Parts: sequence; C-alpha cells; structure tokens
Amino acid sequence: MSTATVPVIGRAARMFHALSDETRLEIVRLLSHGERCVCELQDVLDSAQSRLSFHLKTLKDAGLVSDRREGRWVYYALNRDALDQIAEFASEVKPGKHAGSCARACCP
Amino acid sequence: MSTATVPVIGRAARMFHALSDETRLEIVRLLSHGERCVCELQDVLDSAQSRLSFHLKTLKDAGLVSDRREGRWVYYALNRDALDQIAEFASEVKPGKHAGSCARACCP
DNA sequence: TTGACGTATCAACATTACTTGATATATTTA
DNA sequence: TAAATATATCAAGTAATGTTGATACGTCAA
Repeated sequence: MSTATVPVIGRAARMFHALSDETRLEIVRLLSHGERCVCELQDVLDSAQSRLSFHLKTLKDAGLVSDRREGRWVYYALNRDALDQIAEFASEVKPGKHAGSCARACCP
Repeated sequence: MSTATVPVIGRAARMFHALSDETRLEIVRLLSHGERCVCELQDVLDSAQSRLSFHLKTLKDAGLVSDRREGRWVYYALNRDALDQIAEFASEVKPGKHAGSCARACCP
C-alpha cells in the first residue's frame, strides 16, 4: 500500500462513519434542501438539543457540513466537496476499473 | 418524513457503517481488483483470521460484498449495486438538487 | 445590565463495535 | 476414515460511540 493511502483511507473512514447513523442521515437529508439552523433541525427531528449538537459536530469534524453563525443562530450546510469525494470513492472502487491488470495471487 | 424513508435510511446507515472502518476499506480496495479468497486478504492485510472473517461478515451483511464457495475456499467480491447506491446517495443529497422548492421554515 | 434565547460542552451512563484466542464446520487429500 | 486446510462462530475483554440531563457561553432585546 502506498504511503499516501493510509491518510486517505482514514479520511474516508471518518466520512463514512459520519454517515453511519440514522439521525445524521436525516440531518443530511434535511440539509440537502439548503442550509438550516439547529433549532429547525431540532423541531423537525424532535430531538434533544445536546443530542443534535453532538451529531452536528460529528458531521462537521468529518468535513461533511460547515457552519456559520448569524446572530444567535448557527446555520449548517452540506459540503459539496465531501459528497463528491464519496461519489468518487464509489466509482474508484467499482469492479472493472482495473480489469486485466490485477490477477489473483493465492490459493492455487 | 415519508413512510418509505425509514427503511431506506436504515439500509444506507448500515452500508456506510460497513465502510467506516479502515480495515474494511482496505478489503474493499483489494476487492476492487477482482474477487479474492479470504486467505489472500489475510496475507495481504496481515490480519488474524477471525478478525478478517468478522469484517467480511460485516461487509456482507451490509450488502457490500457477496461470497461464493469453491472447494475449501470462499471468494469474496464487491457488489456493484451497493456501490451504485452509494454514488446515488451522494448525488441525491447534493445541495442544489431541490433548489427553489425548499425555503427555510424557522428562526425568523 | 439583566434576562431570555440559541447553541455547545460536559459527565455519567448505556449501548454497540472491535479484537483475541479457542473451538466448530466444511472440504479435500492421504 | 483420519489428518490437514480454509473459513466461520463464539465468549470474554476492551474500546468507541450515542444518549441524557445539567451547565456554560454567546448574542440579542428590554
């Protein structure tokens, strides 16, 4: 494995982990309609505030969303780049991409 | 949220969870070159057998890989459909898709 | 400047996921 | 049929993650 692979894989793992929770996927789905403040997410998801804050932080740390404060409100928005990277991963890894060049090496 | 959304989100969460571990991402990367038997993955990843078996089961339960037995060997392969679904999720959710139709409703 | 509101952080607990070593199962070969 | 090989499963321990309620912080309006 190339030296560059490890950090890349770590980043990808963190992004996928951020998407591995149903609440966070709901948040992502809501944000796909545009940026939202925490209070609206809270209303729609009927979720405790600290719980939501925790999940938003998880998404933010993984680079999937960004936030901006406006007065007392904080607005969260999806990160286009991150979504592109996910799509890219899926297509990178799709069988057939490397066809021919990669014979199996074991279990004769 | 529509009634159909919940199971779909559950499935997605499971798929993303399966991809949220570095070892499993390495496995996926290896399988992107074609199907592999467990023993080869074991060699390449230098991983305990039961550990690998655990991760392969996780990937399989999430629908990301399938397996077939051939004699004493079991070959694992990536599931094209699952990868397509991941890419589809990323594009579905990309901001702009719903532009215009979804004004914000809170925090006046 | 005090009070109210929106959000983040913390601590304690509950739950889930991962690792390891041991054992079981299936298949092949001797 | 017995031994060997490839893989799966299990139990026990450890680590990571998610939930809840309480508290702190920042900003605005009175």
